[in-house]
Amino acid sequence: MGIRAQQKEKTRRALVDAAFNQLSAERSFSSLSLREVAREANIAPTSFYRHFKDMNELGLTMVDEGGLTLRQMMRKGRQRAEAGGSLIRISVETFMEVLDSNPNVFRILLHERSGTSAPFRGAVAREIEHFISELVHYTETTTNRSHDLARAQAEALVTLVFNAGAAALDMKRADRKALAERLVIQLRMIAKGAEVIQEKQDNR
Amino acid sequence: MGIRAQQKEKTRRALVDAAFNQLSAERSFSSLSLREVAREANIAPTSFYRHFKDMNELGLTMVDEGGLTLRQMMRKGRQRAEAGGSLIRISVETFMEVLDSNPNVFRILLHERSGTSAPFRGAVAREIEHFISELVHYTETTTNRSHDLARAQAEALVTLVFNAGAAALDMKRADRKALAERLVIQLRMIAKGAEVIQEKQDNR
DNA sequence: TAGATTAGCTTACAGATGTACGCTCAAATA
DNA sequence: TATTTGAGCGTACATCTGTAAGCTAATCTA
Repeated sequence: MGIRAQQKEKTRRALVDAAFNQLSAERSFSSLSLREVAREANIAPTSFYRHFKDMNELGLTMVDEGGLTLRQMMRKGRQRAEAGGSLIRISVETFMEVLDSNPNVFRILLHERSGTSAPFRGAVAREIEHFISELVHYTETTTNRSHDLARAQAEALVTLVFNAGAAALDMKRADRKALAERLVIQLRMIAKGAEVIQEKQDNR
Repeated sequence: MGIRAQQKEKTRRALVDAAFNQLSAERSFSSLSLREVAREANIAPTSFYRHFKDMNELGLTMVDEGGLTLRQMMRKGRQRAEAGGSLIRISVETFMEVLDSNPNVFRILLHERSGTSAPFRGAVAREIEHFISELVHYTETTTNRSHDLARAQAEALVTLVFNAGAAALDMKRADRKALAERLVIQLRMIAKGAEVIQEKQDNR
């Protein structure tokens, strides 16, 4: 890569990082201005346009990066789970760890999931869908769940996990621990309940 | 009430209504400006201050109204359920109906629940807490659930319902129907699962 | 009825925002 | 080496924002 392209990439990264760094419980992506981001990245406001068409494009880039983090998390969780132990517990622990080390990546996903920009919502929904369909596949191959039931189950699981994630984001470590415990119980409820419902359907 | 107070109340309502009317899938409360709201309410921007200290105060007022709507909904659901039928199904149906007739009331609740203003998040959390603790009470008196389990169960139920509500807000009628069906199944999973877990704990 | 109160208005201002335009100068290319 | 390209900059502008100050006229109070 030429010197020029290298420098450009560096500035682009600076912009993305600047935006991520400005996210917090009190600051959502949609509340950031182009000028603020440029300021934080130490470039002139107008130079922003050399890298992104507008703030929206920056945001979608960030959502994509968030998706990547999510998928890496899934892989990590799967690996750990293969080593044995409670799948649910291990998944929750992994999720909470990743959440802890990438809070702002989650912030943009969790916030824009219910945000006001349709493209954003779509992008986040797509990332979460990966999660769900992996889970559906896993459930179908390891249990006798019907497809529809597996889907309902997976959606419920993912909903609870992400919701807990949103709540955990701004909690102290101790509260987070309690939250994770309750989440494990709730996930077990769903798993058990789905099992019972499946059995009932089979015996009819 | 004097003429003066009457007129004042009317203008105040106009402001609140103006704000509600400007909410949509593309427009969150936090993206509204004081001037926009005043314009929609047909008053001068500076007259806004005769009624609210700032936009935040208006927003909290709206959340409170939303909470009221929610509680009315609960009451309505309970009445219907007493007439017999599946409690879960009736609750979901009631919820969806209220959602349909007050979309913007829900928008502000669902959006600010994960918004960037702590006071807002707190206010919404308090409203949802009403929901949960009513459900905990109900569960404890009609089943043999332990308190902790009843709480975990109620939280999971409420989480799924609100999440489905957020998804339903911008769906067509047909999709909404399918969503409601799946939600019913998911809620049953939790109810069944909680029951099984309770039994397991009792036999130990 | 005389005086006090106040909802709503107009005017005004400082600050922030997105972005158009044109320049510079280092890097890429021929 | 001579020419082209393009990342980053500074200046500029129209637009929007929240809100301060002070006026008016209708209502309330004594």
